Amino acid sequence: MVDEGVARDPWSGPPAVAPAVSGPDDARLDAAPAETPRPAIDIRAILFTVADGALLVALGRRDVGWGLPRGDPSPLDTLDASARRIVREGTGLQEQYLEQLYTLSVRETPDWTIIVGYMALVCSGAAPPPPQAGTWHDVTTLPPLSHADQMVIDYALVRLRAKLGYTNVAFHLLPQTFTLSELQGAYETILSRRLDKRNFRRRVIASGILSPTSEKRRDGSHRPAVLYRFRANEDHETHLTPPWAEGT
Amino acid sequence: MVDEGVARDPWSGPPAVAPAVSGPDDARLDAAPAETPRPAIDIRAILFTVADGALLVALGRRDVGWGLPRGDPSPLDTLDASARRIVREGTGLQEQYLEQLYTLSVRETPDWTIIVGYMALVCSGAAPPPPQAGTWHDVTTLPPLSHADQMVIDYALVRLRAKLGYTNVAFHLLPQTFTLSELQGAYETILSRRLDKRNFRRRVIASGILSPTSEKRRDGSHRPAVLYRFRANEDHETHLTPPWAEGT
DNA sequence: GCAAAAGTGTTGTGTATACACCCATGG
DNA sequence: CCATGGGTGTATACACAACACTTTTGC
Repeated sequence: MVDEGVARDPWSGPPAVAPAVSGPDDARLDAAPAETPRPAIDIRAILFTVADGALLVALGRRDVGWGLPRGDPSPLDTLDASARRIVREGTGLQEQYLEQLYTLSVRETPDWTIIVGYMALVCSGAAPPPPQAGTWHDVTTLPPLSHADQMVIDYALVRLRAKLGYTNVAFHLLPQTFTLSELQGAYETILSRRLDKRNFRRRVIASGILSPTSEKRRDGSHRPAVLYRFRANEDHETHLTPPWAEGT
Repeated sequence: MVDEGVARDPWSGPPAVAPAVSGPDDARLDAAPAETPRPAIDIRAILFTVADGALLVALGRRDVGWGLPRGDPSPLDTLDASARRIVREGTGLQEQYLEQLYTLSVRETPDWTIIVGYMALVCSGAAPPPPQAGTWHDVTTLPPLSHADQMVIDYALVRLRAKLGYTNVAFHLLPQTFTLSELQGAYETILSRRLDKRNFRRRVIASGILSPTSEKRRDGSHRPAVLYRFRANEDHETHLTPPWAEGT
């Protein structure tokens, strides 16, 4: 374990300020040996979408190979807002759903970096136009990525799959109106296993989060499917997302 | 929404480095107006324990009022390791369980700070010696706290209560051996509602995570209770905690 | 009329809940 | 012998999984 010369009294007042920015009123740290520099903060976002049976991830070209969209947080915004901006800038896509994943400390470049991972979902309707300067990659056949990017993706997959079970996240991957088969297809794609049609429909109807529209989709030589809409009411994502709106 | 003058290309290579530390090879940002300084990083830990029917939180005296234990991350450690160190330094307690909660960006002091929230559990046996320079506070009657501290606590409570349902976290709040009534008491304290004794015992026994010891606890004029031990085997915390060990 | 996807019910099995009494001990 | 908490079983409701056929349409 590292020596604790850099530690600050855990019960002390406002956090100490690193030398580059610290004012002169910061007496506690004068004697600290080789004062710790502040790390860089890096928001990384993983964007998921589904398209014809595949779960896709947005990756952009990097100096070497590929990588997740990333960017710096803005001091005036919440982290969530910064993440939203990064998604928008990096992909031109308006995400439907955004969730903070995990924060980790890495040294992948010579510099010390704190990475805040975010997961975003965009609906498959908006997906076909691939993100500017980037491309959609099938999550099952990703190019080699940095260790940190890989960790963010692995974790996002675990979280996304788990959340399918007890939330309605999947709706954020679909366009405004959709058929029940499309919804089931999204579930099956993400979980990579087949689901029973009748049980699936019963559950999702019983949950009451869908309202049927009067329209139908006729897209082949078969019976047309009723289009449903997601009842935007209260989107019980609650579980893992903080109950408060992040803010200052 | 903030203007995007400070933004960096989300598809670019390694993260840009703030001026204080940046090398000369960082051409992309030369023209950026009023380059953003790096925020301070602040780890905040909420420590829970249970003692005679109350859920307690460790708070320390601060310049004004009370606050959660806090500290800087160390560049050489994972965030988890830094959080562990902060808990240890601030309270003298060896936590049994540590979990990252959420990261947020605040401006509670004039400085811009990124707060990484952690939750730690310590067993009620170790609790009575109150943390050095701090005190245990009943979670239902906390003193006024900073907005950020309050958010961390609120979120930790939600997470802790939710996790009681599908993990074994509660065991980390109890000493090595304990009676089923003590375990049930911990659940009831955290959830603040009564549970059915028979159903509780059936569930917890059926789950197979307890092994009875040969000892009994006789602590009153009534039948002695069998002491159980937590089978440390595989502690299925899995769900929300990243499957990877955080690292560089 | 046939291919192709939409739509629809029942049954069994396991899991969670509600509920009340006897047991062992110390004083 | 009595007060105190430890310990036990059953009946019911509900959630979930397995399973196959009819309907509507385009060609």
